[in-house]
Amino acid sequence: MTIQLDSELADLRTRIRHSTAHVMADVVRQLYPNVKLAIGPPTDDGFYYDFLSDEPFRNEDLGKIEKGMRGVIRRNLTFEYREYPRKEMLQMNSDEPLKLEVIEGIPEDEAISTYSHGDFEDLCAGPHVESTGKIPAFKLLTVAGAYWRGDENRPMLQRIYGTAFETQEALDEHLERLEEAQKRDHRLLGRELDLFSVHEETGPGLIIWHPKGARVRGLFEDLWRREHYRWGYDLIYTPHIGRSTLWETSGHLENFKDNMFAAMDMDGQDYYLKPMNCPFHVLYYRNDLRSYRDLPMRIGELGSVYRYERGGTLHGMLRVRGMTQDDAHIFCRPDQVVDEINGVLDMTFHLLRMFDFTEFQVMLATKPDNAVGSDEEWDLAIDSLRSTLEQRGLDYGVDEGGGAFYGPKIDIHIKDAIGRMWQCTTVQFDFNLPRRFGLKYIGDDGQEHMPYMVHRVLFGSLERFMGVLIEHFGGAFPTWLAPVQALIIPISDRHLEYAEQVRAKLLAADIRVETDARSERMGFKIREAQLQKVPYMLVVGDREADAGAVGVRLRSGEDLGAIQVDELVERITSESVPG
RNA sequence: GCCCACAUAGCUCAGCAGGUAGAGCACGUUCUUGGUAAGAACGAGGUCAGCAGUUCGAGUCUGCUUGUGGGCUCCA
Repeated sequence: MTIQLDSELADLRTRIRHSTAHVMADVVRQLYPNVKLAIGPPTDDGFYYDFLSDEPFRNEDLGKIEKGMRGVIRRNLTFEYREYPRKEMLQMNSDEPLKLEVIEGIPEDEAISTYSHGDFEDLCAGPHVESTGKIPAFKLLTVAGAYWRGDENRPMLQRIYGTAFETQEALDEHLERLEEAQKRDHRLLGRELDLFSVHEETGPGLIIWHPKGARVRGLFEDLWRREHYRWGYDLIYTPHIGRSTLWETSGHLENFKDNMFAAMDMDGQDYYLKPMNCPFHVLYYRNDLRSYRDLPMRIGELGSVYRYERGGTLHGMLRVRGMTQDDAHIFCRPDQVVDEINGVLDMTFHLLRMFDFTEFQVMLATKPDNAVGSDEEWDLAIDSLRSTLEQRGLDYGVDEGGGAFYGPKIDIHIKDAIGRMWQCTTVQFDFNLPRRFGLKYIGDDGQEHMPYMVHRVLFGSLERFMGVLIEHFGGAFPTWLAPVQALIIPISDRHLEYAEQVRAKLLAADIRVETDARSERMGFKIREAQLQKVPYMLVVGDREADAGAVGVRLRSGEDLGAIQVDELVERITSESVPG
């Protein structure tokens, strides 16, 4: 029943948005007659329309366009459907080069149709609402550039984004969600909570973790190490640079060079900053003769890598050039690979749930254009990944051509508190490196065999994971992750001594505690602690000092009153367990 | 990398039409010792992102560079 309603609503929104896109194109054409039309589809959150225009739109133009759109909506023009013979359609659009290209892409046996309202007629399969008056609420949001057909070698078009809803309330709600997302922006919170910074002097995409951010990172790093030992991994450390010969052998210079920082020439040898950890892990594997009895070998490392990402793609902590991956490589026998992938998936869900992520989207990425390895190998690897997913009964999507150059992969996207998806985990099959490095193990038949290799990261990179965590929790980290768990707030200077006693007790219990010893009013200190989203505010004054207690206020605003220090230690300690 | 926009004090932002900088918060000093979201006074802080150019004169106009934001493409 609900599902039915949901899909009906989704369908209605699609029609409203698609119709709004038409109305927008209509008005844009009236205002800017030289503009050529591209396409204008609805999206998950709204719609856009792409235009080929000599002059770019400005944000200031949006008001004018919106105004024109309101006029069209008020006139309540009917959307009319028509079909045309291909030839006539091409003729009608002789002045619209991009439309012609779209028409030529429509299969011969398919009907070619338009929807029109008033004087505006647009190539379109629909569906639409009945008339422009059935667009209850819309708003234009931003202008942006977008490549025609998403191809960076083709002209850059001007895109206008907007959204539309079935009611004004639903639109307002959506706009509020956008505002809420802005408040949670990790770049904003990163500054406000003093977690990290980026500097022009260091270069873009390079993060400086401040003490509080480092504290949080340390907490999930500790958890990560503990869990990896528990799940049968061994951890190693490897260098940040390696000789060109290493990257030649691995194939990175051949297939990944565009993403690597330029070579450093030392003593006539080229060294490269590592963009991945795998070659080093492979060298560790190859350091000894391995037996089938040694497998699987799970080798992990919090490895810092550097990748030259294109300037326009960088974004706070979520897309950077220097990152630490929670990397691991599993070397195993062919008969172990399904179990190993299963184990990785188990561990992933286990770990991510500890961070309050409960919804996931799984993608299977297949062979890309620049792939190494034969079709047979790829098919085999993809099949083993697919059957693993299917045996687990996981819903998954397929990202055709989205695999790494060395093998197919499973990506897991996690859904944060306000419904956005982030790719963190990736499990990648690799039949490139074992061959290139000549990896082997001695089987129970006494013969040499080539091991299978699986790359995987769970958090992805610590930078991105941190960014996602900040946004997921809106900066209000759960007690176990909070950089400062408790802030002692002495009411006046004469309570500093008692505050120090309390602090010492909490510190002794490994509680992350600080004292606000400034001679400010309590209200002021509480306000700041509140803005810093500290889980526990501990007010100490005469009453508390006399009673050996602290006045506990939570960041929710709840006042727990006086609590004995020992009791509080117990409470915070019990909340300090991960998950 | 591409399209558009933006760059003024540590942060958030004013700065009218070119005439050589301003607020709030933060910071420092002093006063205040206050019971659950901002006590007061005073003070210090800026080569207006950088480099060229136009002009008698540039924070303001132009160009380039760097960085940032929204997208596209790409990705952990």
